[in-house]
Amino acid sequence: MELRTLRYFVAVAEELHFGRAAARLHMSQPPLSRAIRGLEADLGAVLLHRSASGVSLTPAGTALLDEARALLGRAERLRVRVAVAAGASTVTVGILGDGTDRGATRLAAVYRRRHPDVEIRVRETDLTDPTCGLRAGLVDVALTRGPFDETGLTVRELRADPVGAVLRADDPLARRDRLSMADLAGRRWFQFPDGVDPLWRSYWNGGEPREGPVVRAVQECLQAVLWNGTVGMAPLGHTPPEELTVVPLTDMAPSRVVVAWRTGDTNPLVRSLVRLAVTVYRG
Amino acid sequence: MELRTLRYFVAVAEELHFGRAAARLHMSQPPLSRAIRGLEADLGAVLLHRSASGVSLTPAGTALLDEARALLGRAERLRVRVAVAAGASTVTVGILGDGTDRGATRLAAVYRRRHPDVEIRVRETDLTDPTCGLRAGLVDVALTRGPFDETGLTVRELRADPVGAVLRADDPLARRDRLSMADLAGRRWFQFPDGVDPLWRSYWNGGEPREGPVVRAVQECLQAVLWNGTVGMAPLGHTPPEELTVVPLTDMAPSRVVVAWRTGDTNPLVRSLVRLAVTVYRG
DNA sequence: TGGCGGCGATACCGTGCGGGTATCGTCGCC
DNA sequence: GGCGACGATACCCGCACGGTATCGCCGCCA
Repeated sequence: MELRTLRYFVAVAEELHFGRAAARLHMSQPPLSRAIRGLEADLGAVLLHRSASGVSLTPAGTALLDEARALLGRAERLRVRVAVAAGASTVTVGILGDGTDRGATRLAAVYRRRHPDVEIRVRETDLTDPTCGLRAGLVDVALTRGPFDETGLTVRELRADPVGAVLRADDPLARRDRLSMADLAGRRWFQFPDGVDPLWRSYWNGGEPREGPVVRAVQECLQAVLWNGTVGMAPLGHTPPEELTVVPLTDMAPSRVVVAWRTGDTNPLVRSLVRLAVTVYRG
Repeated sequence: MELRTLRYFVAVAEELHFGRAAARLHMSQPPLSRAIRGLEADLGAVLLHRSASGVSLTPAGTALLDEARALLGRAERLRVRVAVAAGASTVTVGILGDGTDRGATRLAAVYRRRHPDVEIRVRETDLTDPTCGLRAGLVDVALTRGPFDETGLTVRELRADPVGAVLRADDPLARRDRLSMADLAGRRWFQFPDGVDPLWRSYWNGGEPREGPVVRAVQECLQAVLWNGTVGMAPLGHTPPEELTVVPLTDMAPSRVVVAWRTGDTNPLVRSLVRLAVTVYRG
């Protein structure tokens, strides 16, 4: 029994489905099945009922789920305690000021309560740098959106938001309940300044170069649409101002909400924050 | 970071010596060094100061020792909880009635306090079966003495007691402060009955066949010496009755106090009891 | 001061285990 | 009865963990 095995079990017990649990663990299903069987042998108890109608927990499995969660939580706290004792006691989180995500503040609150001796700083950035200054070292963890150039960074997906076209309410297309990119051909789009991440620019342009006003932040995007009659894309799920509408786009890949950090960053505070992010966004 | 790694660290941190820690972990020193270095890299903190004058803990190491002990304790409890939830809630301990060992009762008390929902039964046996009925399944764990035939069993040493010759106080040899086997040549020794473990018989005979009265328990041994003028061996460390003396024997291997269980026994209660035994006897 | 011994680090090697892909067995369910 | 979903099994590969041999460094003592 190792911590890794327990993480496996928790995933299976929460998903009640080997395939989904394997996907969540970024591995394939057979080794996961084996690992759980091994755990059962090790503990000398049947943890799961496997039937055609699905997977369910035995009493022993229920007990283990409870205990394993507690143990893994303590293991995480251990990492942070050691890091604090070693002197590294602050971590800086970058959040993208896209106005759609309330998860970041919840995460910060949960982290503060769990690790009171760690100072957590939050730095909000505008839309011109989806990495929130991660590469430059301005932040240690970025809660942001894809897509962007990921070289040197490690990225974990937290959520995927479908995107829609942002239109003036009086736009002829604004009454449609969905649109495709073809409907928007030839329209002006708001632009990010030169020099920002090409993947990011291209995505929010709908995949092709466009003409339009340059913007740096959410409010500017909205103003650009209002004043100039341009269009743009935004994740669904937040309510736009009254004069604007967001119409779902059927043929655009969803925008991924991700947590990112520098690949190889050894700071355990970073890792613990990332893990907490994943669980907070999942639950 | 895995539980195994943390066990390694605890061993090193307690011994403050890589070689001794490796011995305690039944492994060689180089992989242990590597594992600790890996742990330091993983946690991003220096845990130990290595100098020619020895190994010492850094603040981070101190914090980790504390947290790791707690975590490993919880892991052990987890195993027991799961076993109990799975229905296996009693464990039987055999103790050898040799009258010298108070550790067994202390162990049972500690175990009961730590795992109140486990019923622990104690079964004391006489000197004719050093395995306390382990092979026959009468007990799950034996707290006993070596040497005995270990096939099918796994044995872990807890302590090693030097042995002495048991003599009547008026015996000419009783005034000596140490003896060798040669001094006792030709003397009658108390005997264990036919059929008991040959290794065990031979050891307590001092390695060669002897004549003498047959005994089955400690009191019978003592009476045999008192009444018949025979001699025998006993571990040092307990005070004999007034009329008897125990004189250290210089050329006999010490008697090992051991904990034993059936090899491959999957009962986690057994494993947890064994681990607790090792720590209780060490501390 | 130079030889020696103790001890942790390093180099190198082999094996077992944890990961992968391909496929099977066995249920429900149209 | 065929099919699809899903967990189990078979088989393979690479790496990490454990081993032995040796080094480097420091302290100690003659």
